[in-house]
Amino acid sequence: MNASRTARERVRAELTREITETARRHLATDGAAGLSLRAVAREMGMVSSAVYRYFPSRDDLLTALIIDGYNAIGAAVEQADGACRRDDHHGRWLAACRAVRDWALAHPHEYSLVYGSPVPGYQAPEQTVGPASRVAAVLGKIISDALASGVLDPPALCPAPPGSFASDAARLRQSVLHEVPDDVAALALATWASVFGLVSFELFGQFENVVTDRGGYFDHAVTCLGRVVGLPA
Amino acid sequence: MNASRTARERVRAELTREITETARRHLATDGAAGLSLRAVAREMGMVSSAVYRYFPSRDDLLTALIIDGYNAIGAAVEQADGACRRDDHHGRWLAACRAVRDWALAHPHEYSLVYGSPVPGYQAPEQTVGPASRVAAVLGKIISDALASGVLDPPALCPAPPGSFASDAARLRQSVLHEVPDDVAALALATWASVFGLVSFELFGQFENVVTDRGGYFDHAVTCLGRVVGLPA
DNA sequence: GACACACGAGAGCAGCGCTCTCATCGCGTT
DNA sequence: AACGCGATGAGAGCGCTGCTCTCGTGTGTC
Repeated sequence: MNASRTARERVRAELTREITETARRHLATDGAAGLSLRAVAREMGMVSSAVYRYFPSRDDLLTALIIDGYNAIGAAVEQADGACRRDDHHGRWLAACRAVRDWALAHPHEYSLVYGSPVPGYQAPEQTVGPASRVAAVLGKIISDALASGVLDPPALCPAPPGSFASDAARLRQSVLHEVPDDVAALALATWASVFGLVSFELFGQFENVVTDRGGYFDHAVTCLGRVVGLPA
Repeated sequence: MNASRTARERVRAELTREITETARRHLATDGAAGLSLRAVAREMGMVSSAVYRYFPSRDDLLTALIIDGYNAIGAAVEQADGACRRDDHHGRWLAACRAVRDWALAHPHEYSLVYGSPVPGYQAPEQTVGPASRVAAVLGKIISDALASGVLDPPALCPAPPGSFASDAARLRQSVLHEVPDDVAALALATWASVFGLVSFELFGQFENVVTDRGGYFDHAVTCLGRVVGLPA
């Protein structure tokens, strides 16, 4: 029967979900390297070897958590963007960037796992690319929406991007940066990296004894970054 | 005797240095979490407990490696900057940024240790702040040199930084950003974070399937970032 | 020469990821 | 309805880790 088969698979999915949830709680408190498969099993009343029926290795468990993390921050950014009026491009940009920062501050270990150093010996598998692009998609959409509305006004301050970037820009136009010309696409990409650079620097301690009002400074900095790609202030 | 005492301390310093060098080699191949104090001891023909005479814990060994890393990337950036004509501000900026990227690509695990996620449970101690500021000092010096030469020309595209940033800017002026006004200091800080955001994104795989010619794009992006703070292109 | 201290070796503890074997139990097939 | 396969969980065990403790030995000091 199909029903009974799904029933068995349902209990399996349930346990898999419970393992990842327990693991995420441990991740939140102890960090990625402190995540112990045995501790997760212990808390669930299982023996460690039983967990291996669900995740072939600790790295696979981490992969699941990475995908969760990408989806969580992606959802947070999408929701922040969605709460703004569609034509308030600066408001959307600021809200999306703030959502990145807020989520990172609320989930530092998950942020580290996702946007920090890759775990040693661990290579991000293909499955992560989809969820990974959700944040970038939101930021890109804001820019292309502004362009479509005719309010995107990038200041002319850079030389043209290198010719090697043309194919990259074309690829980006097919996904999130519709109609965006090469030079703006190059700036958008750099801005995207810059936002996460700001968040990472704050989270990883580089702004210690440098920036006092981190929230206020972040708002200012991302507003400037928005201006760089041409979003109205 | 003072000589014998220094002799004893010399052999201790020598062994300490040898341990950190062995550890750094292991770090380069296996990454931070794969760094095993026992493996280091084994390679040196010592027993693991002997290493604890020199480093009270694995984290202290990591701290030494972090300081080494900060100094290494700092020296690389200083040298790259020093090889340029003093009044070629754009050349210095590009060379310094390239040095950051080149060093990161050449020493990915050390870069991860220093600018990636902080190792779990590990809190960067005070000793790291000095070496940590070397790269920032070079970048800041280029900007303040350009200002002193009268060639710094920041485009007016941002609102004023928040009032809470004034004290931060004043502190920055006392160290590396001499005479730099608040708004430019805020931009310089964001630019600094952005450069590392670009490098981290490339190193940690976010540019996978996005940017093809990473070196060419990086040059373009940091040139734009230099323009944002007012460096001539 | 006597004392103190630094040092290295070794054993040992608890924890880890992971593998293997074995008993059990549910489900589909004959 | 009985059989049998496969999924599951328990348990033992391997080699590794960080770290602690004790015990000789050697070195430098008074």
